[in-house]
Amino acid sequence: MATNLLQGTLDLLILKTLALQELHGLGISHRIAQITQGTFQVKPGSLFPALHRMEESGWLESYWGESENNRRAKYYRLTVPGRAQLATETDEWQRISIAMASALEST
Amino acid sequence: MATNLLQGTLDLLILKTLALQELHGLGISHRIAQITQGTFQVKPGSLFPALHRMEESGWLESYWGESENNRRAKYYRLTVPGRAQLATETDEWQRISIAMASALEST
DNA sequence: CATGTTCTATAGAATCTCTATACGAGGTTA
DNA sequence: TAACCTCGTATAGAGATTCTATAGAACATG
Repeated sequence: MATNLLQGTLDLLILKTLALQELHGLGISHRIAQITQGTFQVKPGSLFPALHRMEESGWLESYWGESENNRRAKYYRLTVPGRAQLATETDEWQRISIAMASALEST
Repeated sequence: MATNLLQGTLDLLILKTLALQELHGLGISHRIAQITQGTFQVKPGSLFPALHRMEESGWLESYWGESENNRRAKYYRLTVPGRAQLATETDEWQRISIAMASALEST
């Protein structure tokens, strides 16, 4: 099933997604499924609280617009602190990833 | 600082550590720091609840023994279901790790 | 015996993510 | 216009994990 995220990876995925392109909420969710090849499927109940939290933190900013399907949609964009946060969390992920690989290989 | 884990990785690290060697609580913690090259430093307040939870789940079993320093210490050992769990969680980690790498590389 | 170290343990708070549900707006079809 | 579906946002409530802080017992050492 693998639909569940590791706690802490959601923010990084959202930051990365928005670094590539401004998107509205559900658009972010679709894009995450795409760039992780379906491994992560972010549900609305996880996504929106995360977006609000991250906007609160100043990493994102939002504006109302219109979606491809002519619906009212809130678009999100990375701020400058958001880009810095992306860099920080990417580094941290690399460190963790290397450490885990090293641990799992040990005999 | 990097002392904080991603939620969900602690169980895997404990399982892996005990697959190599039976150890008591603090011994596990030291060994995790070792095999992750200091990246993860598991504090008692995280470790003991995790050990109790995992024993409850049947992945570990424990017995009282004596530590290298002549202290009363509770040793933990992997059960058969524990080994299966280690395999499962290792696979899951690989999948997640690959998906994240793919996401972080996308442009 | 006073102090420090080792080892286990718990309470309480904080943080995330999930399930489930709701609601509004636009489009489609009968 | 009614019924219905889809898109998009939103929140409540639950569940799980980890952290900080604290405690206490046992042993060692000066």
